[in-house]
Amino acid sequence: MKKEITIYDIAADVGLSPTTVSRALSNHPRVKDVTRNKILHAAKTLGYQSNIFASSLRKRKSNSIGVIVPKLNSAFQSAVLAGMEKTATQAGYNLIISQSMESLDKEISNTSIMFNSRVDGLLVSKAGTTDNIEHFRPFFQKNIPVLFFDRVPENNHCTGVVINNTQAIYDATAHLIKQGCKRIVHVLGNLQINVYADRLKGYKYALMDHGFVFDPANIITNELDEDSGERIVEKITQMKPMPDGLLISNDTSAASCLMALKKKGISVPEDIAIVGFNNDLISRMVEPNLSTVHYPSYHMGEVAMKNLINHLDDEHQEILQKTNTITLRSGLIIRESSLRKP
Amino acid sequence: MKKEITIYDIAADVGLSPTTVSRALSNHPRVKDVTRNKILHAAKTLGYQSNIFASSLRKRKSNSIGVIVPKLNSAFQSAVLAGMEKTATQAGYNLIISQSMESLDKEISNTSIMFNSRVDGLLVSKAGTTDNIEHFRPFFQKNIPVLFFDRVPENNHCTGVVINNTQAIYDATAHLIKQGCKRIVHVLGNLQINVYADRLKGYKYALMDHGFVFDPANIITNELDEDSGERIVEKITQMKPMPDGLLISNDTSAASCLMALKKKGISVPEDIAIVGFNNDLISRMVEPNLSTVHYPSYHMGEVAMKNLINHLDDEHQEILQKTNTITLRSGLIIRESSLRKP
DNA sequence: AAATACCTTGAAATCGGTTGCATACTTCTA
DNA sequence: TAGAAGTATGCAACCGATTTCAAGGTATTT
Repeated sequence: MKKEITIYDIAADVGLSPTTVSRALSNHPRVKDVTRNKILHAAKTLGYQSNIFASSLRKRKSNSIGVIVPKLNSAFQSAVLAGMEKTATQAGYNLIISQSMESLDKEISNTSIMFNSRVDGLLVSKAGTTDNIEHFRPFFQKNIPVLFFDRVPENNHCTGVVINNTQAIYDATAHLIKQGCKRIVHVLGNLQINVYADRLKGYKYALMDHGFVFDPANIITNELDEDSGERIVEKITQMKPMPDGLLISNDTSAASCLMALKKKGISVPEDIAIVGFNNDLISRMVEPNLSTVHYPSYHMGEVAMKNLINHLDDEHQEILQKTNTITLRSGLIIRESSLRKP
Repeated sequence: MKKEITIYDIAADVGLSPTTVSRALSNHPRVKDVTRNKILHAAKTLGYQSNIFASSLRKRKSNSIGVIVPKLNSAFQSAVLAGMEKTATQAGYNLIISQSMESLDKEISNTSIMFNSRVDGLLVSKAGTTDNIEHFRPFFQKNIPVLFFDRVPENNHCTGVVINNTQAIYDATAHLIKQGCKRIVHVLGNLQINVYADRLKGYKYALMDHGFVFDPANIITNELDEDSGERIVEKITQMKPMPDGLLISNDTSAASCLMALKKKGISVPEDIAIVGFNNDLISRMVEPNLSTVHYPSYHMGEVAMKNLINHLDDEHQEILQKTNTITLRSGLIIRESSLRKP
């Protein structure tokens, strides 16, 4: 193993102390310009590479941010991560990413790994089964900022970046009602997750405000994956009378339903109007194009990261810490799948 | 700032030396069971957290793997990353992820950051404009394994994990010919990238083997994004005679073309047969379903990561280093978009 | 009982950068 | 020109875990 070049080698080379070399390399103002240049030059010549372990050890700072998502393999999450990466890199932070696979156990284990990796901050979108945030306690105790996005815990005293899910589905429901739908079925995921619980509220409120009665039979909770369409359509077709509106909590599932409906000869939007969620690529590619709710995923990544990093820079993090929720703008996008000609 | 608990505190607590504590905590066999338990218990009681900086500094090992992808925000990449994450986590490695945004400059900068972060190994899928691998030299010099996947450099002396792009497109082309296509247009991305260069070969070989003459006019290089369809179809419809087969190097673009064709009243597969690439979700959701080439993305992530980690564990890494290319199985999936009834 | 082998533990040096405090050297002011 | 104020540099003590070498202790063998 070749020997590493250290600041001591540089110091010896230029005839100065390691202290000065360290200062010069980290742009400390109290070093003469001539000296700094001499040191920088020597560093380059010798092929010096700073040892972040030593630096982190001394500074007690890793310069990296941890991110825990339920699943990497999703259009939404990868857009969020793209936004996070951009922002983190700009600010000089590394991104350590892991996925909880929707499992609380794995989330706990990931959290612990992140903690031991001494990330300077943590960004989390909860796993579906996570019903408490005990496992983040080590972070809270050490005052390491934890920020949630999209899926945030219930009684949180951490900042969360979200959209207004209630409003989004309220609008979508109202839209379907305006299109003449009388029996609207809402398909969503695990109701332990705030995202879906909030949407359910929006659905109920909208019904109420428009003089409809909420019927629990019109709620379907389901995996919202690629194969969910068959299962959902199966249920729907057995309802009597059959629903004429479908509000599905993600576009993949909505597209899947669309296919299953077509296969059964049920036409969209005439027999059933459909609204999806997320404004994924797929919503623009299926036929008819899916009405959906625009979710600012990339932007959410940027905002969450920027906010976390501000917490780090700011001395008064406790103050920011106790702030609230950042709500991003989302919005209903109306396309053919829910548009009935008058 | 509360004081950190160190192995010295534990040592003092149980009346042993830091050496023994260190050994006990890292499961060194030469510690009596009784002693080990006493130490483990004390560690838990005191709330000890190992300091990886100190550990990494001493061991010269970060226990993390760097990954550089062109874009995080892609169905293919996120599947690859999911596979990598799973494998890395299982093996006890962290994942540091960054994106080059298809820019050589950013790839260089990311590489340098990864190097300074002292990742134990690096996984890279090249940016489109990357035409040399000079910037990885620091890794080569320090004998830190670098492994490429999907997009690998030309004259590489690193292991690469790929699929047989030539064969894949050969098969797709042969399939279209068998379906009666006479004028097949091939749409692909930047030909500097091995992936597309290889596919072009496959296309040419297949034409040749079936008695067709290759015509450069039938090659379209294009961004393969969501909006590419309009542009591509525009070009196609101006060709005389119009092509009757379309081979598009990713499903997003293929789906986009499909939509644009429909809008023009050109029917698929009757007027033009289409084959996409990747077997993305979208290929199964558009109408008609897209024929495509299955790309084992998740699996590629697993294999690439597993291989890299093996390099790390193995003492004889130079030997492995000089091995070759790992080719994963891909395969043509025939669906309606290219299936002409006899 | 003495010699040998094995098991368990410890002292001290190391990994390399940072920083509080001290000192030497300039420059400016009265 | 003495003294004050400011600037540039250095000393040495960290930050904590790991590891080499050595030593003390126990068990086994002859």
